[in-house]
Amino acid sequence: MPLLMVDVVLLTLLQGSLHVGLCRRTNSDEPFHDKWTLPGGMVRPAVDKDAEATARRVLKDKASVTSPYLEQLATFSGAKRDPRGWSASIAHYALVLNQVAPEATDNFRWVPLEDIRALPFDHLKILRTAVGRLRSKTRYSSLPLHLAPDEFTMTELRAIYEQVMGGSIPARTFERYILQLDVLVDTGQLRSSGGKPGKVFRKRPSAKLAELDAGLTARAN
Amino acid sequence: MPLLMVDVVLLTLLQGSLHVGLCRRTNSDEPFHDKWTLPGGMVRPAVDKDAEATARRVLKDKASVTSPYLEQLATFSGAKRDPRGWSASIAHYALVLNQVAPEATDNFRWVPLEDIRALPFDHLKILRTAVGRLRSKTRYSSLPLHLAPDEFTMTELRAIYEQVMGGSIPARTFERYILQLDVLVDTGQLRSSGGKPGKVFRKRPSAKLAELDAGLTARAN
DNA sequence: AAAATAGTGTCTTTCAGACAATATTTA
DNA sequence: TAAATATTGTCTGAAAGACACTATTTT
Repeated sequence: MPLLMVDVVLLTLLQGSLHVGLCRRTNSDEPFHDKWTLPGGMVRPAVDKDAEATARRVLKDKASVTSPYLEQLATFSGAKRDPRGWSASIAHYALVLNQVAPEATDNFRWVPLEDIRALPFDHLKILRTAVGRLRSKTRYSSLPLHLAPDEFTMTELRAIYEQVMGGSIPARTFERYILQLDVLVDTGQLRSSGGKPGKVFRKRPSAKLAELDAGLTARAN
Repeated sequence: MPLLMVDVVLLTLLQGSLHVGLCRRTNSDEPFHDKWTLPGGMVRPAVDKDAEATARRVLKDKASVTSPYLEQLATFSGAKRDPRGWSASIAHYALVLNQVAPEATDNFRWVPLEDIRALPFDHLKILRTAVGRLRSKTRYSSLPLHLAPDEFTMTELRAIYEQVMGGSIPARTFERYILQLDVLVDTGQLRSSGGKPGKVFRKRPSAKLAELDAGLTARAN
């Protein structure tokens, strides 16, 4: 019988750059014990309604993350990816706000994306696929909003997008793009960071966002 | 232990419209016996290198399809999708050329997409996801080329794209788009279908195509 | 010649990006 | 006031779609 598990690429923005949440494998975890890997775990049919539920359980147990943006990525399978035998991992990726992101503990920590050179199993491949997917979806959705705090200026939000995309974005282009998406609400406030103050925006209520997302999916997916 | 299986959405173009390949469940298949479903089967760790191998085996055994374009779609999982218990299906989709498409048999047949109202399990959901994915990828790749014969005119290829997208495409726009993708080779031949003959094109050799695809994936995926 | 189909020229609209100009803060 | 940052105006170029016009077949 093949092993069925879920691994999660947990991403957040810390100190202005993308970080991945990694867990230390405890002694009872046979292969790669004490190594840092993506949070993951076996599917437990008696406990988990479906694979997404497994992902949420894993995030809660291993990273204390409770309600992230969570989406299925792809399934990585084969005889060789895990020394324990033929396995399939239904990989997911999750985005959390840095204000909500958990502190580092003995068994959990955030690592800057660019510091990661290798990971056990095929986790590096999974990580790269997740970042690729995030960047791809960023072009036609408002995914990076899940990495943004409650309130932000246009410049701050643009900085988030730039981190996600790994490159600079012309301010004019970004402003036109994001406003036309109709996902922001102008709070009327202003906030300065050393020069002319910028308008403070807020995310549109999530109900409305989900609705927009659904429309997008229907068209783009 | 959860069941791990693979289901495949097998698509081709017949009589100018998209058709799905369905298999009749034999008597030994417990639930829904004698019903028509997507070709699928259990993962066999001793036989299959990975889930894609399972998909190829299933296609060969149940639909006599040998070398289709094949890609992973998503994994559908949960306690309720299969009456036999908690299961996960690593769904794939495949495209075959109608010249290569198998004949109908007692246990296999092609059904026009628009005739499908219901399917056992969650196969209708899987089918819809596959068609959505195909349409989405058609916008920025040359996927429908896998549904085209060796040689074709611009108009014929456009008709294929229109079937896939489910709507008409301006001829001028299509021609510019496909030529700029650089996936076609002009054979120098002409072929008439009742009026001015059109140039006959051929797909670029697959090595070159794979290269282009890789570039696309790196960017878009 | 007429009908049918293919291919080209070109205009308009749209949108991204460049960049200059203006506006409003803090130091 | 100078420096920093935010916002707006507007030009240019690329690409999509509309559409008319030309080209080359079959009947």
